[in-house]
Amino acid sequence: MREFFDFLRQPPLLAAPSLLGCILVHGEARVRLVEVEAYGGSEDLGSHAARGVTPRNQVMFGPAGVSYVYLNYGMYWLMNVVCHTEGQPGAILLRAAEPLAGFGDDSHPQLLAGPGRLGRALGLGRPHYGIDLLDPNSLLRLEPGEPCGEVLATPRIGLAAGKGDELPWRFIDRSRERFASRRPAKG
DNA sequence: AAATTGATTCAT
DNA sequence: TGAATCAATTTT
Repeated sequence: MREFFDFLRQPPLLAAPSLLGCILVHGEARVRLVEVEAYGGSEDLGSHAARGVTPRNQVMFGPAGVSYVYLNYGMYWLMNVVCHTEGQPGAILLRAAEPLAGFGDDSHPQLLAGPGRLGRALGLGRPHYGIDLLDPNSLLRLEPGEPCGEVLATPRIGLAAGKGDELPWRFIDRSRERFASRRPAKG
């Protein structure tokens, strides 16, 4: 089962699209990943790991398949899946998902459309930092899903000019685009 | 377009 | 010890 996620040991650019269609489980909640972004190391100025290891980003330098959860803008817990090999930082930001089970009547297409919404709806927080997502016994874990179809690659959201804002490192499962976060402010 | 919100980080 | 930063959302 763990072998299924061997693709996470690749660089983030290769690992990220393979995560689309996989299932994220937290207790009773089950969601299918439909939108992710790849973040690299020192070569990626938009990455938390661009300036070396810190207490916050240290798990990005560790083994693949571990959760990297952090607080953004003082209110949103954002979740990443660590990828790449040990010592080579890499992470995949989970930006949107399709609710499958565990949300009762709150389940609607936009419930998990955006990394902040996803973290909030799943009840993520500091305790979820550094969890082995490939361990079937983990409360928070990944499970294989159906491979998704056509993948849409677009620029990442929220990065300043010159920090990799033009790189098409955001990947969306086109067949489930209605669950993805809305496009960057423009129209 | 602006307010919200607080941990992390970098500079004193 | 303090100011600037920030992978976002909601409300105007």
